[in-house]
Amino acid sequence: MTQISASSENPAERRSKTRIQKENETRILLAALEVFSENGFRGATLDRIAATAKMSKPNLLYYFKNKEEIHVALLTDLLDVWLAPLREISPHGEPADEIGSYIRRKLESSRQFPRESRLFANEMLAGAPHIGDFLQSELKQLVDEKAAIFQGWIDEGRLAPCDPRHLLFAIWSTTQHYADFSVQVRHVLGLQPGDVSYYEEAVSMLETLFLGRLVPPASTD
Amino acid sequence: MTQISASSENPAERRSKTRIQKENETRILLAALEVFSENGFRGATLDRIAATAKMSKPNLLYYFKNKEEIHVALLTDLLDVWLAPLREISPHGEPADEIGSYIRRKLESSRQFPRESRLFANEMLAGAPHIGDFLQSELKQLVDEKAAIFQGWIDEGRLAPCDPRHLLFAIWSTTQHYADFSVQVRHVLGLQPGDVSYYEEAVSMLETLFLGRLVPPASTD
DNA sequence: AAGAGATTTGACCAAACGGTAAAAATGATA
DNA sequence: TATCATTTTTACCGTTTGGTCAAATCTCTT
Repeated sequence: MTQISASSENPAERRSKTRIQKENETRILLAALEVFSENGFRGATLDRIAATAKMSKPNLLYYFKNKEEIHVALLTDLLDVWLAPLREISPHGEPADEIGSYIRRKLESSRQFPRESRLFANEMLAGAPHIGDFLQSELKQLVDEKAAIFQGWIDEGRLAPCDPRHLLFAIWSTTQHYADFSVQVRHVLGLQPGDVSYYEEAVSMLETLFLGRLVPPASTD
Repeated sequence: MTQISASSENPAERRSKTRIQKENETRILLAALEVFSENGFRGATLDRIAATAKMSKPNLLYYFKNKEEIHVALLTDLLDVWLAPLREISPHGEPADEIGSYIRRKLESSRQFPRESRLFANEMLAGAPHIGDFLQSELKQLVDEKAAIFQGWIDEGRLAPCDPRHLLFAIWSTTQHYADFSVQVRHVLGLQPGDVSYYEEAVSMLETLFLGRLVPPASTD
């Protein structure tokens, strides 16, 4: 009798994953992240991903049925990483604390996951063909929610009057810039390719910028 | 990949250009801007550029000898546009005026040339293979020069203490974000594809952010 | 109107591309 | 160790890609 296995054709979707399966999927996704984040979806090739993963192309396609499936897998993982820092913003904290720690979380995310950030940036530049729905629904909803918190603080005079959603844009852009444009940052600062020492200066700059006086002096009533 | 340089084989570089030549080069560069800015260098294809320019591929290659030459032509034009707003910063004006008008110039540039901005962003994400030299020499030099102006203002107490070069990074990222991530901006704000009405809110936000209190109240002595 | 030069096109090429089929090799298990 | 499922490889396919070539057409000048 033949063993009944999970319905899907792809080994990645069987009941339980083999050791080899887990290892290889990790290797592939890591290699794909490298290639997609540098060249975008269209600019990436399966040959390059396979070469980076030190694996033959057919073997790679044994684990993911096509190029797009790899890309989708990466983006799916990415979106959680992307949203996590935003989710943590609480209406109960002090505006300066909440915004300050959000900036630090985003900067830390940029430093730890620069390729993920560039993958996201590439998807945006291409017009978000794969995650347009996510932007319109999940992200928009979360932004509206957090913007309401900011608006509350503004109404209470604890935050300078501004458009909360544009404040978020400003935080996103300044923090992600250090991952997405790291080449430019390094060249302008005269640093070596691998050097990411500028992140400390970045924290300082962004705290000055966003907290220096954007948030009025705390009034403990 | 080769850095920007001028070569000498195609009709584009003969003594004087024909009417047809000028027209077609413009058409090609416009089409190429569209395609390169969306998909990056590797993701763009000559077929798509030719189709967008409503021209046969061999005809396109009659004007530019290969894919790279088109890309280089675009980048060369771009760099002037990119630097122009920065060049205008003067040591003689008031910090608030200079920074404020720089932000407005950069935002205006984002609104007028979003594809150029995305072209630049794509080149950065790919690791700046074509304009690495520019970043290290011309841009770095100009940044150092303008950073010195900022530092002067800081020393005089006319600008909050901060790293001037990171202040520039913050201005670049926030302003370019509206071109590079316009899809995200529109989706989050719930706007239609073509709508760029958010630029007015952007000016307001960024002036609040950078001038609200980053620059101390003017002391007219 | 004719000739010369500029422009355009269709036919083509080799390499790279995304992907498939089937056999061979390996691993797990009894 | 025999067996069976899993994994890997070899050989391949059709399409797309960057680019060439020579012939055909068009444009401008005289």
